[in-house]
Amino acid sequence: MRSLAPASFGHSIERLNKSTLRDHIVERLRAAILSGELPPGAPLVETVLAARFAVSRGPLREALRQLVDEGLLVTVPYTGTHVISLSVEDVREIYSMRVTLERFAFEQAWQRRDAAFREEMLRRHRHLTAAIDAGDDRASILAELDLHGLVYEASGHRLLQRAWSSLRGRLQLYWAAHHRAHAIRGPRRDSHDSYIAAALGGDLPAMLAEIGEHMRRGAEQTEGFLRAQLLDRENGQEA
Amino acid sequence: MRSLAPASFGHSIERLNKSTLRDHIVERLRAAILSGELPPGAPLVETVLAARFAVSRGPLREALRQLVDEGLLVTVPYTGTHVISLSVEDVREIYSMRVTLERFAFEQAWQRRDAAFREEMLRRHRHLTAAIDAGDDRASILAELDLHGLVYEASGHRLLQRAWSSLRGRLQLYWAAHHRAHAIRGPRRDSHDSYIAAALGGDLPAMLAEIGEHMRRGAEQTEGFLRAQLLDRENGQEA
DNA sequence: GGTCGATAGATTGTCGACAATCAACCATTG
DNA sequence: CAATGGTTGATTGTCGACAATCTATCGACC
Repeated sequence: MRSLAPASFGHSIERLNKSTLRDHIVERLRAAILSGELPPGAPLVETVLAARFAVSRGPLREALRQLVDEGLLVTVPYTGTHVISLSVEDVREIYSMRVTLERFAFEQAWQRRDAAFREEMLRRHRHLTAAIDAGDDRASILAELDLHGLVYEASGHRLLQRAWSSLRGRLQLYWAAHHRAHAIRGPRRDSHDSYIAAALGGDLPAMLAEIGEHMRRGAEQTEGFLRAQLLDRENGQEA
Repeated sequence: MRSLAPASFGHSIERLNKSTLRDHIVERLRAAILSGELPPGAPLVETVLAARFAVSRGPLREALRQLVDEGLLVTVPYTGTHVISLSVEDVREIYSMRVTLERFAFEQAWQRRDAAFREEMLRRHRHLTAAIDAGDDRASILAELDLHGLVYEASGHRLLQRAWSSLRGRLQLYWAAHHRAHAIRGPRRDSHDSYIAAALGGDLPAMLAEIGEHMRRGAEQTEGFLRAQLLDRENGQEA
């Protein structure tokens, strides 16, 4: 394919996955946004990025559009494209939406839980705690997203899965920024214990309540980070 | 601008709205899909459409991508793009998602309802019944969508509004197909009376229950249509 | 000093052509 | 006849160039 194909991909893998430059550019840009290399508010200039990736602007534009649809970028015709700015309002919306969707996901999946679901949830939880123990910031964020993503997968409800996907990137962006700002290595080790217990238990209303509580704590933390960030910025401007 | 600009648009209107060919193509294609000119399962061939619209494939591709994100088209790299196929499973997902989202929207908007909200809801309801009385199929579908859309607008929750937008096009597609198949001119005239009464009332739990009931009826109708359609198709194949 | 208009440069939107891929069709083989 | 392999034509992905638009800067005027 092209220069963006990772060296570890053989030609046959590319064929099977029918991947395009667009896909690769999306991955690269997403990673840059999440790592803070392209920070909130940063402009993305097509001509510059296309040169940097050594591709034409066609697939680059398509990649930008996809990230706009994922909620990580905003674009205005004839004007340009930026990484979204972080805001408290956004966090509130993300978390309230998470409560609604994740409750719905558990309602859909509740009777479908089986041994495989239980094993996978425990496996993902172990993976999360291992990442926290290892002090691996990036892995712990991904592990937490995967853990929460399980019920969506198990729901068998494609629209719901799509809704989770469109939320996930933004959530990851906030967590990544939060962790970077505070050298945080991930959530507290025990932060998902009651979530797991309820998710694997027999009381759906209790699980729905747990989701509300779990998200309230998460929202509080993320909002708190953001408020501090905005305060810092205001102080910075006054200095 | 270009040949796709409607004649009623003056140059200054185009400037203000910063519209692009892409936007116009989206509108045209969406209309063609909803009217059945591009029926479920129909292929969309870039070269053909670009020639037909007298534009290059660049903006045409971007428009197709947008409609993919709206859920009206599906695409596979290097292979092509089709209008989605209608399925009972899809209807179930759409309606269950609608219940969840619209309940959430009313929760968000409940305390924010004011005189303007009430007036607007009644206005939209009148508009819907007028369209039904006029036997205007297309207008009644749009009117019903607008009526349901009001609570999303009122919620002030952008993520939620985005979720509604991504559902709306699919819903419209199903209604349009249903109506075409049965020469239906829209919902029954009184079908939203109890919805309106509850939406403007003071009992949120009652409204949440009404949403469930309202959607159950809607799902039943749309599923029934689809089952009949699938049966006809099977009989057609056996004949 | 402030406002307005013109200009230039950078960037985004679109174009038409070339490269890459796929599906359909045809010929060959068992 | 069925399965396999090769070829061809149509279509999708990408390229580089031109057209359209916007923003920043500069100069003129009050």
